[in-house]
Amino acid sequence: MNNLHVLEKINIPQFREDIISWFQMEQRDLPWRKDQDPYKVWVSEIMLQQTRVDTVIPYFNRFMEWFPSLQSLADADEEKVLKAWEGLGYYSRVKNLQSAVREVAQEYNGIVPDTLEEISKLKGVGPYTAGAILSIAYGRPEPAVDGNVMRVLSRILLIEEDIAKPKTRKIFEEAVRRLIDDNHTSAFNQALMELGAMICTPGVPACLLCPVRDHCEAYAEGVQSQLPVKNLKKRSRDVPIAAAVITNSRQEILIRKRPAKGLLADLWEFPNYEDHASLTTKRESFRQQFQEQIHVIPELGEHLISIEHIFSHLVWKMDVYLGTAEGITEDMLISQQMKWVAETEVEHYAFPVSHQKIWKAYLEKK
DNA sequence: AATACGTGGGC
DNA sequence: TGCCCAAGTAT
Repeated sequence: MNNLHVLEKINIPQFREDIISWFQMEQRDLPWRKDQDPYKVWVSEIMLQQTRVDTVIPYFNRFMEWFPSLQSLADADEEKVLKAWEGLGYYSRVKNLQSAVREVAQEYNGIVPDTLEEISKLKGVGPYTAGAILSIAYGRPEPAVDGNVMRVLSRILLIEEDIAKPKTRKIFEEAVRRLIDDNHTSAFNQALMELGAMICTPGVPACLLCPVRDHCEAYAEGVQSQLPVKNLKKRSRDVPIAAAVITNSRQEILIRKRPAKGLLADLWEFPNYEDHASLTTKRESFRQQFQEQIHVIPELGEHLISIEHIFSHLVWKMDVYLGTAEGITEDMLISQQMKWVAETEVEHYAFPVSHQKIWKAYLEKK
């Protein structure tokens, strides 16, 4: 509504030409920009959610080696898919992706749907991803509003709504609908994002290099560094964890599969439990706690390492010990979703980064 | 609407 | 060190 009054001032055809020609000249050479294969666009967009380009590149390349086609991903072993995502974070993304890819293989004959209604039904495909795939792979004039687009347009159009609020995205979608070049939807949407990544950055943007500086209301008023407005209030809580690398007489390592839902779903880890005891008490009660909570009674060895791992919403403060255990029955392993694996096999399982640190410490200790 | 959901990099 | 950020989605 009133938020978009600046739109009236914009010379829209000129704006389109300026930002699109800049993009065509300056865009980065990225592996998912080699063609418009909807499958590749899809995978890249999922990987790029809340994740930097530089981080994604090696993951994307390896993913395409392992799963070169939509059908190959649909057919792939779930453990291998999770391993391909190991270290990328937000692991539900890849579980949803494979689930959705299987849906496409089955219900759409392997063709990624090209309508907003159908593509939006796929797991893990929200408003942004739907618009990105439709505009980049299919040339549909749909907005693809991510954090970059909100930052760029908040400045150009002097929009002061809090971009942390869910409903704010709709304002920007409306702006894009009015601005988008119907004949160059892919370049236009990507140009908005590329500009946000390369020029119109958070903090102090590089306005002197900006191809659409002359269209920018925030620049005209000198308030670009104060936009976008974003009010976040999230505090993380500390979670004390006691963990152990437990071996048996055959030098095998005890690992456990995490639950299918929630934090780090379906990843593997070393046995551990939440422990609020003090550090000194902890070591003494460790054996009993393990028996009660993991149903394993290890002989406690020395302290291996202390690790602090920071998530976006909580902090694990882990104390890791060495331990040995014998006589664990098959029933116990199954009920606890645990298994013994040879040292050389550990690397074949997908672990969260926090537990990769444990394994690294264990190997260095030996 | 507010919160859960990962990780690594920049300053 | 600590806080913010990065091509969001599900509930």
